[in-house]
Amino acid sequence: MKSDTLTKKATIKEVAQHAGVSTATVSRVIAGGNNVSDYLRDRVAEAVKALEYSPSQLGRNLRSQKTNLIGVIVCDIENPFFTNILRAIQDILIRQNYVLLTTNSDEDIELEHIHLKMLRANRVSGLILVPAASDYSQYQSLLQDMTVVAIDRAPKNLKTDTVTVDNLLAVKNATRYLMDLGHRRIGYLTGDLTISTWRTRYDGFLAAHRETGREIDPLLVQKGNFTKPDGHKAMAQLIDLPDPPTAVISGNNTLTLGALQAIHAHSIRVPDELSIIGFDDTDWATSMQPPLSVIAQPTYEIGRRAAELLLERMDNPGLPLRHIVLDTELILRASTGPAKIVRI
Amino acid sequence: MKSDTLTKKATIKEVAQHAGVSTATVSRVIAGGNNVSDYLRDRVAEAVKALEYSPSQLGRNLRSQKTNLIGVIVCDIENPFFTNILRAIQDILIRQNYVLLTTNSDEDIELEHIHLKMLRANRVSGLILVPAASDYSQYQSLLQDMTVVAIDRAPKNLKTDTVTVDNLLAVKNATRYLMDLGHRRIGYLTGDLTISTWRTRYDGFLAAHRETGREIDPLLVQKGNFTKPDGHKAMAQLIDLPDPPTAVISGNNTLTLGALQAIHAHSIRVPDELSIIGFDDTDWATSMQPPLSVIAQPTYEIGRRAAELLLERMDNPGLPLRHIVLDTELILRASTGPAKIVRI
DNA sequence: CTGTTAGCGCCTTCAC
DNA sequence: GTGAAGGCGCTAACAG
Repeated sequence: MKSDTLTKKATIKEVAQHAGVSTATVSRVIAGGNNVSDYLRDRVAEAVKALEYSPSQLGRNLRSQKTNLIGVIVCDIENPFFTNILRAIQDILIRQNYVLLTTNSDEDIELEHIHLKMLRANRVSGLILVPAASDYSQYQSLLQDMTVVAIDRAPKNLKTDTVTVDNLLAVKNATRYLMDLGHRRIGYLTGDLTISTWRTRYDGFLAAHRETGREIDPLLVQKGNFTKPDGHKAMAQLIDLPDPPTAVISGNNTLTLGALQAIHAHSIRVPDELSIIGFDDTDWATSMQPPLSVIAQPTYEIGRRAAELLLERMDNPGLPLRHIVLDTELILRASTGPAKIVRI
Repeated sequence: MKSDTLTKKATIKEVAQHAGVSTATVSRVIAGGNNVSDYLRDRVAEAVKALEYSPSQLGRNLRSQKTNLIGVIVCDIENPFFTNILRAIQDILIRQNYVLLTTNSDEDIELEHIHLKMLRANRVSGLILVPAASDYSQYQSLLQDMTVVAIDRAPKNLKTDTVTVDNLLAVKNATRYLMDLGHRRIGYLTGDLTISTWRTRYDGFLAAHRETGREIDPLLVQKGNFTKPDGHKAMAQLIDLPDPPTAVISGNNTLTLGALQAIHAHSIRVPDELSIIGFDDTDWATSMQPPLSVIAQPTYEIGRRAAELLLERMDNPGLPLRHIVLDTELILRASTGPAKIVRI
């Protein structure tokens, strides 16, 4: 049944035979060492070419007791926030000859667990993880012999290097900006508050009110899930309020898309009737009418730093834990009206 | 320097010793065969648990001369079209214990070549490829001993199973829909016409004009690259025309975002002054004001079918080549105004 | 400078 | 029903 032209990949042994040398010599040539005579080096090079030899990472990995595999678990591979991070991670690691085993946990703890075990079985040298669980005490033994960098979130009992963003300050500043614009009733859209990122962002919202001595009308805070339909529903509820908000902050880009649906469906004029600040400076933020003011996260930088932390720790496991917190940026566009005050 | 609590992963040998049996017996128990006495089975199970043993895929892969690795090369990991496909591929393959080696070619032929070689070195069992090159005659030998399924595009000299979409019909129907609406000057935004997908879509645009006996004003066709800024520039050019189009079709979702920027920047009213049909039913299409009419591709289905084709061929290399062409759907929303005629 | 040897973790004959 | 042995592809240690 097999195609009879199917050529098996050449092995080091075949190359050695073809060149009339030992496998050790081939290995040395491949390694680029200068401990081989020019004559043999040439012969080996020829054989490599003739046989289209490419060393098997399998053999190498087994032999060296480490792999060129890096696992990446994201919680939503369709979210542009994570794909930009993914690109950065790959940009860095591919240069070091690492290959990415990417998996999507879909925010599902059990799926994450399965992926964790699969990556472990594949003996990945390192793991960059967007934690789906909010407590990792159960996973200690699974993770203890892996080099892990957590990004975006900092769950309990996950003792790893982390790269996150100053979410509290981000939302606090955004909220205060809206307050300075004169808004007294500011809506807030959030996902599950047991996940650290959501929690911290919401804390920023609280902090802005606390600092300015204002009360939060609980009706203005929509806590729910984090899909687009959730955002739509949440925003619709705010709009239907007897005393609706004049501004709203959305806790992530997916909720923002849902919220915009509701806003348009109700023919609310932005920013005249409602100002809106979204999270993440996605591709589409500037293609909206009006263009969307957003809290921008340094996505590429998050991925880059995570990859670097990982490389460093794989190199030197004794390093103390490092927790990198990057700054966000409040990008003001027309969805919050003309900028009145520039906060520092 | 190493953490002294670092526990190495247990090997089959250690499990065998712990249980007082041979490695063969452990292997048999792991394989779930019923050729082991209950007594020994239990002992092995205990040892596995005690040592937290998880068989090394490395050893398995080397021994079995095949891996549980599937390569995926996409040309833009940040494009939602591809990430939805990616999700589908993973959903299917993870169930069969395969793991995905995902890489991003960034539409760069040389990068694609590098990734191809890396995946080959890692002895992936199969490859799902969004081809970046338009001709694969150079790559024959690299690919000949790999099981490959190409998706989205069908470049020259790539003799593999393919999963594509009926792009010609898609754009032809969309164009004719606009014609039926009364539009006489229809703009078209496209990327590099040497890539089969772009070419075929454009052919659909041509076909609609040919079939209806109309000429195309070359000024209305913007050929360029495929980034968002490209879309912006292209659309701006159309708008600045002495006799601008009253409708426009955008060849992919990235161009659409750029086009919308230009449309808003020039305060063009959609659909009153300009109708627009985008490509791909992305998340944001329904969050626009007005919601965007689009040519929707069955993204998840593309990924699913590709994964299935791959599994089938890995199982049975002798299968004849299969070329799956899926249908698109013209989804009418407000950006093309009220639907006047429903085409079949 | 070069070859021989051993072994990484696993599974699969082959004996018993 | 069980164990011993060999070998998948590779490289490092050791001889020469």
